[in-house]
Amino acid sequence: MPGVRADAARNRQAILRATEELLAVHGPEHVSLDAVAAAAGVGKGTIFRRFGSRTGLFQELLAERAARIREAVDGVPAPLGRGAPPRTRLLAFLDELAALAARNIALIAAHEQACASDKYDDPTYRRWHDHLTGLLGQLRPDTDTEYLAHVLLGSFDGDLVRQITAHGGSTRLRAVVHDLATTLVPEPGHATT
Amino acid sequence: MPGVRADAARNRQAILRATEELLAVHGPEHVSLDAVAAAAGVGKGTIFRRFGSRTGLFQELLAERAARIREAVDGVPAPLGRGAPPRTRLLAFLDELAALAARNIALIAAHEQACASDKYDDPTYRRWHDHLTGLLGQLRPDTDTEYLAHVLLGSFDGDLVRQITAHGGSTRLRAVVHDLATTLVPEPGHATT
DNA sequence: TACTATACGGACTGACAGTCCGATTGGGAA
DNA sequence: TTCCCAATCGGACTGTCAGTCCGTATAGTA
Repeated sequence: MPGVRADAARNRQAILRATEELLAVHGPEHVSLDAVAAAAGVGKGTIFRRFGSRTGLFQELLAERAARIREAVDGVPAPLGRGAPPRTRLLAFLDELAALAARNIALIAAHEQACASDKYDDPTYRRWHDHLTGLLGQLRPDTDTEYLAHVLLGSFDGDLVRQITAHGGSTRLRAVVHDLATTLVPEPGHATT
Repeated sequence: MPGVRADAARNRQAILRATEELLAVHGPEHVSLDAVAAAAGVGKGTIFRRFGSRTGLFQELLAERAARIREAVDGVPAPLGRGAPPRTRLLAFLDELAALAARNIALIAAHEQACASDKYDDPTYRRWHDHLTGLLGQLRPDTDTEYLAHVLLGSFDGDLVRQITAHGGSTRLRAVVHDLATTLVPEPGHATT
């Protein structure tokens, strides 16, 4: 990172950490940027200079948490990477997302609220949606893949994740997502070429 | 409605109509209660006395729009009522919801935003979810019907409806919901694997 | 007409996202 | 090591909005 001052980088991290901490302690609803600034030991202006807006802050936090999955998907190794067959990739990808969502309920909820009614403009969401649409195009070319991808991602809606994991934990969420996916994308041999 | 004063009833209607109008004109995001009060020719206090909160206002508006469907579902006549077989009822119900959603995108979006992170506490949503869960219990007793019902209702998320109807109108939404439903609930006779 | 429970309205409060600008400081140049 | 300034900081300030409060007005009744 040439040209990035040390204090800028330090504050950036402090803000992200503080946000995570406040999310964990208070509900996702009750994290104001004033509170984040105070907790990070930083002025409010700094948050806006770094992240642009409340929305930007939560988008970056989500992107950070999703980075590992992104790299695996962009790489080659199975089951997530380009080296695996589409159905395997799809199931593995959804499973990763389910685990991620279960682990980060508060962040998901806050992110959703912050992106309110622009959900589809979020870079991370778009990436996920594009990936799913691509895979579905290979597996179910007969359907409206764009729509199907949105519905599948709907499985990771904050409220839904909270509801499902409340009774059954992440295990139930992963199982239930897997069931849905296998219903929508039948085993190879039974259907599409 | 015994004991309800005439001015109270009149104002109630004025507020609901003003809200609809502002929703239609400005985006769902940009309807403040001050604006509603002004448009309805009413004090702000009156809105809160009648509806309790912003959330309550939009919940009642949605309930009003959904009343026709509710009555049909609670009644007997096919295809929505108890007189029809479950699969017919399910498909007809989802089709009605799709039509309703397409017709009321702005309201759906505003309602979602107002209920933010308490979506599942909304009486209308609960009613829909209970109904779907019941039908799915008859059709797919092998699955997590509660989850499946939420996913199906996810099809009427404001952003998704906007995205889908933007290219293809309500026709596309209805078709796509129908496809999804028939995939999840196979025709009788073919049964589950 | 008089009377009172009910409803009205809009000023007021508190919270919060986002802006602005004078004060501060990191880090390269001399 | 010292100097300097562009990059960065902080927090006071603004505008907006949901929700509250209470003095005033009125519908409906006797």
